[in-house]
Amino acid sequence: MHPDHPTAQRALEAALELFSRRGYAAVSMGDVAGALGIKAPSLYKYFAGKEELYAALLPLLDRHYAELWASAAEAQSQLERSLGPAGLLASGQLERETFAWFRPELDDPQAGCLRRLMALGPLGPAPGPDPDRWLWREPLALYEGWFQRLIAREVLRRGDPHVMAVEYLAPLFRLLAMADRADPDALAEEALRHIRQFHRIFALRAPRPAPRLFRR
Amino acid sequence: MHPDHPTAQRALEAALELFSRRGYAAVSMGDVAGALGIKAPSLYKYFAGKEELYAALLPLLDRHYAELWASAAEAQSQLERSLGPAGLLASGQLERETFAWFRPELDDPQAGCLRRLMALGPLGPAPGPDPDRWLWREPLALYEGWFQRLIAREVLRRGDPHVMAVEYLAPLFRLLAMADRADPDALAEEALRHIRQFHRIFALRAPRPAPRLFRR
DNA sequence: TCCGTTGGCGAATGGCTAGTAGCCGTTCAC
DNA sequence: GTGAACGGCTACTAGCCATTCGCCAACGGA
Repeated sequence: MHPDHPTAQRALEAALELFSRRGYAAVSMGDVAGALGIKAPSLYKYFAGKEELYAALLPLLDRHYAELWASAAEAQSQLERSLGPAGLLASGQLERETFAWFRPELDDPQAGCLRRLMALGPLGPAPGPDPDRWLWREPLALYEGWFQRLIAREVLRRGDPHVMAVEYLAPLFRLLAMADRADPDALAEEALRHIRQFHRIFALRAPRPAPRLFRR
Repeated sequence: MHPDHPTAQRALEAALELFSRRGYAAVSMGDVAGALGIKAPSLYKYFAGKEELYAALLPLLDRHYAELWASAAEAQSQLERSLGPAGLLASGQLERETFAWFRPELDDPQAGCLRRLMALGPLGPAPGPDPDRWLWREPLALYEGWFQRLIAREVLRRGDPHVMAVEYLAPLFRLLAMADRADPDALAEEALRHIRQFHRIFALRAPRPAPRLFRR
């Protein structure tokens, strides 16, 4: 009756949408109930109060982002394995790795709600999940380590892996933040331009044959 | 008595701080008044209502960002003039140009409030100023044009100026967004690492003397 | 000295909101 | 069949909030 009842699930979806769009304080229990076609008191059958309703959303955030970066890590090691012992990095490989998490995150409306809710940060009654962790520490550590390994294997050009990770991820996060106002395909297209430029800059190319000093 | 009275000014400062930190709906007129040491009814001597108080903050945002990007444009053309006809770009010059607007924006607490208020976006009663414009369209157009000119003058390496501008600005904006939770000097230090890496990648160096094929 | 203005106050009003209590039709296990 | 649990409702309370009103103390010019 409490947590997994279908009505409770629908209430969670509606609450996520409303809280993320208007903020905790500006959403009344009546608003949430109205989105389900019921009246406010009925919500109290499923949640002890407004704060509990909000609190029930927070684990969704942690779970979503934990899975997101797990999928990114998976795509990374898959790419790494496919490189072989002394591989070159193709632009399409880098794109495939990133789009493995970026494109679903860009298209999923629920992911957009979770992102907005995260961005609202400390506006709710509870502190909420840590944007610094999920949007920076975790993904930065992931990409920093990955770039470091790719540099060590001479797949990428030498550079500060931390700065590289920031410069790689920050433009992508900017596009995600625009996802509810812009065409996803246009955003994906711009992500592609960014990824390609990053590749052009940092990917090592096949060593040129040593120049012959004399022709023929 | 209405707009420029000292008490009205203090009310605007307090409202900016409170609205930006807790959001419009969660701040009461009593909260704002309390921050000035007066009671709620007195606020109505200066503002017709809560919405007018909020609305009075919006021009501050437009003005602040208009001045911000104007100062960036000024620093850019100053750097451009100092390059001379066929100049090389020193890392310190790029840093000086950027820090002309970045460092004040990083340190000024009022700028931080304005940034948070802008980030709250459409949570207030009025639509508010456009974050896409002030945080992306304006600065991107500025840096895009600048990079384009620097590429044309062979100061910067060839590349997509739009992507370059995004890759230059997005990491800086990330640091600004962290400004109320982190040490400003540490953030400035990281900005510096970013600027230096960007310079290392994109700045053209003096053409090396042609390699001699035989030593001595 | 006196009177208008300024800048504040407490009290009252009306609306909205979270949360409670109790009622009622439906379903379903027994 | 029937009774209990389910899932919804209406009605109600208490409290907060924006806003209004009328009052008052201080001040400053005539």
